[in-house]
This record gives sequence, C-alpha cells and structure tokens, in this order.
Amino acid sequence: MTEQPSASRARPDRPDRPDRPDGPGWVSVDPSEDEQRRPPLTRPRIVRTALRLVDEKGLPALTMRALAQQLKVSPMALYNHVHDKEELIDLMIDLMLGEVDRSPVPGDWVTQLRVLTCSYHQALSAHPALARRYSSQVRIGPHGLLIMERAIGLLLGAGLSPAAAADAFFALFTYTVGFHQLGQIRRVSDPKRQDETGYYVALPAEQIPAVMTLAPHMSGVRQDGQFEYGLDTLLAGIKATLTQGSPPRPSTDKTEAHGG
Amino acid sequence: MTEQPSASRARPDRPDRPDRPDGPGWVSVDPSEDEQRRPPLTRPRIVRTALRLVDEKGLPALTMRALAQQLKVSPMALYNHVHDKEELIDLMIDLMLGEVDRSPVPGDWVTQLRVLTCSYHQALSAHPALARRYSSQVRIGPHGLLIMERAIGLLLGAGLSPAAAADAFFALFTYTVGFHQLGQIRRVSDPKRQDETGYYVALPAEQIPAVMTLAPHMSGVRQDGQFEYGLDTLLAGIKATLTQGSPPRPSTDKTEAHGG
DNA sequence: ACCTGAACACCGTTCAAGT
DNA sequence: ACCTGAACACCGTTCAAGT
Repeated sequence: MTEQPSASRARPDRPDRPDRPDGPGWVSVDPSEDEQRRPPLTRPRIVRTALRLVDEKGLPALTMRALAQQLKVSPMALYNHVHDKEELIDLMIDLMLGEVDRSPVPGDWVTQLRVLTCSYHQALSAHPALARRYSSQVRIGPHGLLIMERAIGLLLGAGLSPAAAADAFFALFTYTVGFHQLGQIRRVSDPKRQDETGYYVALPAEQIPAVMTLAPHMSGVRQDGQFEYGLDTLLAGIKATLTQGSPPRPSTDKTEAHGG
Repeated sequence: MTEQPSASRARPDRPDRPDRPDGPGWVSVDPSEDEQRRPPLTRPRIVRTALRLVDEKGLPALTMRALAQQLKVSPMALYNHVHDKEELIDLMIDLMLGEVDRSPVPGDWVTQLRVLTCSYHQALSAHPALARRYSSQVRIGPHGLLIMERAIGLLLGAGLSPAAAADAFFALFTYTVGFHQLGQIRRVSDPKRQDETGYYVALPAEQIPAVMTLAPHMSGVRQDGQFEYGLDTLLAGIKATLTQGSPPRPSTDKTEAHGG
C-alpha cells in the first residue's frame, strides 16, 4: 500500500518537461532557465533535499527558511506538505532507515543478524548528523519497524524466548545506535575555547595515566573494526544464552532474576 | 586546586544574613522578603539551577531567559559567569558526572568495572533529559576524564593490551550511554499526531508478527535489569578476550603504565 | 566588577490573502 | 489546491549604559 512505486497511476500527460520539442538546434539563451524550471514541490523531494542539506551542512543548518531557499520556494510552501519540522525530521529518519538492506542472506541466524546490524550501522554511518539526532530521540517509523521485525524474527527463530529476545534485541539496538553519537568525542578545551576560563582545562597528564596510555589507540576514535568488536561480543553473548543458562558466562550457575 | 571547598578563605564578615538579630519576637511583615534576599549569583548556583530546571521541565525549557527568571536576575547577568549556553550545558554535564562514585570497591576487576559502570548508569538515569543531550554529543570534561581514567585503569590492570582495552572501553561506554536515549522509544503516530497524515500510520500487525510477539515484553521499554543484561554480556565477552584472545596472558611482572 | 534594558539577527509558525 | 508576504512570539547574544 505504501510501496506502490509512483509510476503506476499518476502522471497523465504532464505538459511541462517537453524535452526541447521546439526544434533541434534550439538552445536556451537564458542560462538560469534550468534553475527556474524547478520540479514540482512534493513531499519526497522536500525530505530528500532536507537530508542532503543535513548531510552536507549539519543539523543546525536545517532551517525551514534555508530548506525553502534551497528548494527555491517560500518557507511557508513547505507547510503544505509537512506538518511541522518535527514531522520533517521523522520523515528524514525513515528515509535514512530505508537504506538498510533487510533482504535475507545465506548463513545461520547469527550471521544473518550480524549482516542486518552491519547494514543498519552502515545506513547510520552514511548520515552521521541525522544519526546523532535519531539516537537522541528514537522514533519508530515504518522502516524502523520492519528492521525490528526482521531482527526479532531472527532471534525468535533461533529459539530465544520472547523475554530473552527482547533483552537481546535491546542490547544490540542500544549498542548500534549508541555507537554513532560517540563518534566525535572530543575533550572540551581543545577547540577555540582553549584560551577560555580554567574550569575546563584538560586535567594534568599525571592524573590520567591510563587514559594517556590509551591515547594513541583512541585517536581516530572511529577506528575500523571497532563497531564489529562490540557487535561480535554481544552476538557471542546472545548465542551463549541460547545453549547455556541466562548470563553468558557465569562462574557458577546462578540462574536468578532472569525470568526466561 | 579546583577542589578547595569554598569555606576556607572567602567570607570575611558578610553583613547580610544576620539571623534576625533585631530582636527575638521580630517577624518579617513582608512575606516576599525571603524571595528578595536572593543568594549571590555564582557559577555553581547557575549550573545547579539549570540542572534542576532541565530535570523538572526538560531540555527545551532551558532558556537563558527562563533560567534568568528562575534566578531572579536579568538574562544578561548570566553571561558574566558563563560564556554561552553551550558552555553552560558542558558544566551541567560535568556536574552530573560528578555524581558518579569512582571510589574503589572490593572484588576483582570485573566486579569493580561493573560497579563503576552501574554508578555511571545511575547518574545518567537521575537526569534523563540531560543524559539524552549528553549522549547526543559527548564532551569529555574533568569528571568524565576521571571516570575514563578509572575504567581504563581497571582494564589495563586486568592485563588487556592498550588496543584491547580501548576496544573494550569503547564498547562499554557506547552501550551505557546508548542505553539512555533509547529509554523512551515510542511509535510515531501514537501521540496526538494520531489523527494526522497517513505516512506514519503504524504498520498493520500482520506485517510485524515478531514485533507483536515481543510487544508485552517491551512495553515498559525500561525494564529493571535490562541494562545489566547487556552489561554482563559485554563484561563476559571482555573477560573471554583475556583468557582466549590474542595477548596470551601476561602473568609475568609487567609493571608498566599502571600507577596505583 | 557586576548587572541592566534595548536592540539585533535569527528561529518556527499563524494568518489572511493571493492565484 | 497550492503558494505567498507580512507578522507574531519566541530564541541567543551584542552593545552601550548604568552602579
């Protein structure tokens, strides 16, 4: 119902986009004509343009006024297609999550869950600014629901109880989404605020020897394979849940407070 | 240097707070006098008030104007103590992270790391609105650095290589912080927008059977013990890295870079 | 040194009016 | 049905002025 790819029914005989029917040698004299012949203002075009704007210039650059300007339209025109800015962002997030590949892949359930989660991770990585906003307040739209459905389906299919599947899904989801707003950690006082008040001076190195030891390993912060490390750790733990008791590797079998 | 608990040097003979020395039976006639005798405007008071405001009314309620009003002061007075709103939020976050208990506890390194992470989790839980903002853009201030220091120190002390410790720390950190902005997931279309446009209607239940199966287990979203489930999974995985993983157990005396 | 009122350059959004 | 300009009720912040 929502899938219906738009080329099926509408577009009877649009008279505006004539492919230069006025003659073979005709060339526009006015160089701004291409810009003036703007495509019609539609909801998908608004959302796509907004996503591109945020990708390129960051979330603060997303202003109804700026977006309207980019679409060469009055700011108020947007409100004919979108209820408010909040809804616009919801739509952008859904567009982003539409990039997640949910198609089945060969392999056991762990492999399939890993591929799905990686694709999810990749979609967020492609839109870091929006991903940060997304993770700061998750809303579940249609595409998000479908991703959930597939992940949970895999967990239930593997034999996890509903309660265990809920825990596992939540842990995976939390980790994946959480990964993205931690992408750009920086010490306060590094930026132009360096000359500022002393409250946020970096602590002297003697106070943080362990941090200093790790500094070279955390420099890039977003290292290759860093996401996969935690992901595989979680997946291994979930798999262990299935064969053993509740927590993955307890020293003794204290099967308490799990309720699976 | 930053610790110095404020009662040491200042306050020579403050004439304003006389504990009613004008006579035993004297009572203020003006009931607004208590409100008028406002304490001095200081940086800590501003930050504390801002944190309370956000705790009670949410982040959008934090307005320089609203904060000033709560402090019974002109909005511009704040700028004498705080560079801008961004810095104010940094200070609030540092105040929140100051609530984390970093004191050593009995037990092995896993236990200690677990206690530390739980305290971290608890501090964020106490200030959900600010925690969400924090996780959407992490900045590392003094208290954050000290927490890092302790966590990383435990990992290194356990024998993890710097690279492995970095991965482990990042996974733990990611999971913990990520947990908090996922606290209030809700399906779009549930709130007052229910009567709105059809884009965000919930998908029909037939399309999401697995989600529906889990629905009763995800209702509260923030279940008790849910955080601990993922945490223990991660800790078990990290511990496994130590016994099985690449660095083959440095039982020899490598007293490097640990420093008490 | 600290506080203030007025003003500036923005926001998202409402409204009445255009076609 | 869709778009527009003007206007409203906000923001954070600058500035010149007060004490």
